[in-house]
Amino acid sequence: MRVKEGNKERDILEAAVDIFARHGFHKAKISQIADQAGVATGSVYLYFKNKDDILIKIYNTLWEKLYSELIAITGNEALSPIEKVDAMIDLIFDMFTENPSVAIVFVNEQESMNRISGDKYSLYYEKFLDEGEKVIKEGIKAGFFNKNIDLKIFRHFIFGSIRNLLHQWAMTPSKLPLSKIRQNFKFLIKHGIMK
Amino acid sequence: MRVKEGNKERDILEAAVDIFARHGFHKAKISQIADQAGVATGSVYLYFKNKDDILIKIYNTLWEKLYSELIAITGNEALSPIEKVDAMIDLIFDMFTENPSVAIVFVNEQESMNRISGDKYSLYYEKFLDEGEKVIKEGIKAGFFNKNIDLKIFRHFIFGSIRNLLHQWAMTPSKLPLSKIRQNFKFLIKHGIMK
Amino acid sequence: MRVKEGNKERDILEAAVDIFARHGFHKAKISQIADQAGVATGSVYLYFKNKDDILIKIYNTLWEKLYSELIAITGNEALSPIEKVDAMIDLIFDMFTENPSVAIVFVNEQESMNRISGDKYSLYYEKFLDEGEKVIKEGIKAGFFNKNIDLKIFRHFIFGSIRNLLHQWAMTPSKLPLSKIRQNFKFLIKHGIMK
Amino acid sequence: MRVKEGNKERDILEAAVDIFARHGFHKAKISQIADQAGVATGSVYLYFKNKDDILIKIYNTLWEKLYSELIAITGNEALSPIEKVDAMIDLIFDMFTENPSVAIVFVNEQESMNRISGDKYSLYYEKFLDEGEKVIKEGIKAGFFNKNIDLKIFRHFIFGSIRNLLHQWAMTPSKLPLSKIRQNFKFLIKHGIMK
DNA sequence: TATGAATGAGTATTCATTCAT
DNA sequence: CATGAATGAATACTCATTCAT
Repeated sequence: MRVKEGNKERDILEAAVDIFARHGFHKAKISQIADQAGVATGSVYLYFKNKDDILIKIYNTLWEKLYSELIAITGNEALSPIEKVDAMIDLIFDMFTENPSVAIVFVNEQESMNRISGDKYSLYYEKFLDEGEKVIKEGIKAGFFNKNIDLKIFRHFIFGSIRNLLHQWAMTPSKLPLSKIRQNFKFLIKHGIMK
Repeated sequence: MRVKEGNKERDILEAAVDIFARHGFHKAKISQIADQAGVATGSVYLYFKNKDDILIKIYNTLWEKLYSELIAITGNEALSPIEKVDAMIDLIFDMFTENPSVAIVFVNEQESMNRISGDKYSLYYEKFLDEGEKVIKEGIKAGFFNKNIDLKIFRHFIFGSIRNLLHQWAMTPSKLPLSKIRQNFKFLIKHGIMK
Repeated sequence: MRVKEGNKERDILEAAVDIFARHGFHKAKISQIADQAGVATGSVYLYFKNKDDILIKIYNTLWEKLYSELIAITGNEALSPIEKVDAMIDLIFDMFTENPSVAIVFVNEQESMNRISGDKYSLYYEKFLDEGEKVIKEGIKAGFFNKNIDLKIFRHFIFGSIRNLLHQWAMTPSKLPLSKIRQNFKFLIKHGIMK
Repeated sequence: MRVKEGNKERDILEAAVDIFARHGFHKAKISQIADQAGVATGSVYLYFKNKDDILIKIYNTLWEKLYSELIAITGNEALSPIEKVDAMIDLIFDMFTENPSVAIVFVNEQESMNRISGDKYSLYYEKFLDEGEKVIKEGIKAGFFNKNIDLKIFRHFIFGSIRNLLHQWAMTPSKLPLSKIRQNFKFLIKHGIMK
């Protein structure tokens, strides 16, 4: 029999990330993705149930990777809560620095994902957020962070701001250097605007 | 000259906001909007160049209103920069409290807007942001706010977080009371998470 | 507004009958039907819900016409049951003689119809069969026909044979003259093969 | 030489009859047939040229069997023409009673067969019909049957009726007991409806 | 202005068939 | 003989937009 050569699933996924980033999920054509992945159109459907499924797998892959790196951080007892928050932010910024196309898909197709999977896209995304919450909770308990902060609200606060900043950066990377964004972001999260 | 009885343009706009909020821009059908507005399908094209144009006008209307209210605040010399920031935040929260459908369109169709109009959707949106920036700049000069803050970055920071929080609220208004979101939001913007 | 000119629904129906007869329902393409009907592809969907719906309407139209002509015969008290059976057979033979394409669709796409509408394709088809049954029942009561005949079985017996004969004729009209088929058919129905 | 253990061709054929009967020829998938037959998809093409070929072989097998049994009847000089007709009818009814799936394929996929193979599907089908014709011809010569009957027409008459009756029975076997259908059928063929 | 019938471009998905092993 | 991964052609249906009235 004809045996699987290479890793077609990964090829398709990579092509899809690129095409989705450049043209958006809606305008992306399966045939175009297949072309770029070097497979036949029909082969896409050997690895993915449908177009939606491709986007879902992109998100899953992303958050699984982020989550696995996150627990390495949160499990590190040598770090203070403040250092953990710093490391978490770095984690996200690094991920998207290394994969700008993934960043673009992440920020742009949020709404597509919501429509596809009813607003909880990924097990690992949820786990990531939960793990992040734990860090804040610890920090509050340890007296580093303000106890008035509602964790659910903070979660959406931080993710909204980070997503929007990465969006702006991904659109025109030259205008806003990521290092400056990262530094300002960390400062604002920690201290807000007031002196 | 015959005076128009109703205001069809406004009727269409209102119908569009409602339909966009309920079904999303992509799935919304012109014929459905026309129906709900009580006009013929073709008539939509007497008032709007195309479907995109409807969304653009929704954003313009929104930001024009917000901008006009903003300058009333920023022009009020009795207010301190801190009070002005508070008032700005209230302005946005109040607007979306009063028009939840507009809020939903605003948060969900950001990406549609980006694709439609490059990435600056509205003159008044820009003016709103610029005016907001001025407030922060004043506050820095007057020594209220931290001088290390990059204004462009702060702009995206605050808008990302506010949009995401409103999104979550719009999805399930019962879970997160807007008053609590507003209070936490103001606190985080001003002081961050650290004690 | 642009006003309906001609009768597009009828044009499409006629084109569909022709295309279905020549290529079969499955291989027929909507665009081809639209072409031949002189309308745009999309216009087909103004008049028909989908491809299946076209076939359904062909059957409905056929049987509605046949039924309305049948009741004229069955209601005629001057005719004996034997004459009525003769007239019924003539009715069907005449209909298909005048519309050979309809005959071909009727005989060939029976199975398509079954799959589409769960084996009862048309109100009027049922009514036609019921009315036909009444004639036989009368004939039995009046002592013309054999009382051992099961009406449901006879119904399928006669329709199967007539359909198959028309099929053969429609395929190669030259080989079997319809007049001869009709004459033999009437004889067999009435007397069977035995002397 | 390695002797084949099972008989894959027969396995595939049996699986195909079942699948065709349950889902229809068009909707039947080769992969599904292969699955049920316990072979790989590609192996189907070692035994059959293509999907059509499977249906053709089903018909051939059916009619070859029927033909071989028919000549045993027609060659039996102890039987009168009337008894031979009775036996022929029994032959068909028995075959389909024993193989309801084959019956369903036979009645439902007639049109598929026509499109596939012109309109003469099987050598043995033709031979069967020819042999049947001979019986009628003998019967006419011997004075049992009416001499006005056109043999070609009778052939299509009887096959149409028998196919339709079996179709109805196959759809809802409980409604019409086959024994009653068989009895009525024989009567109608022999004597028609008139007393 | 207003209408709404008409248009026709655009695309995800299936599945019979092939072929490298 | 056997496999099953890979292929890629083929098509119904939607809906933003137009235009004859």
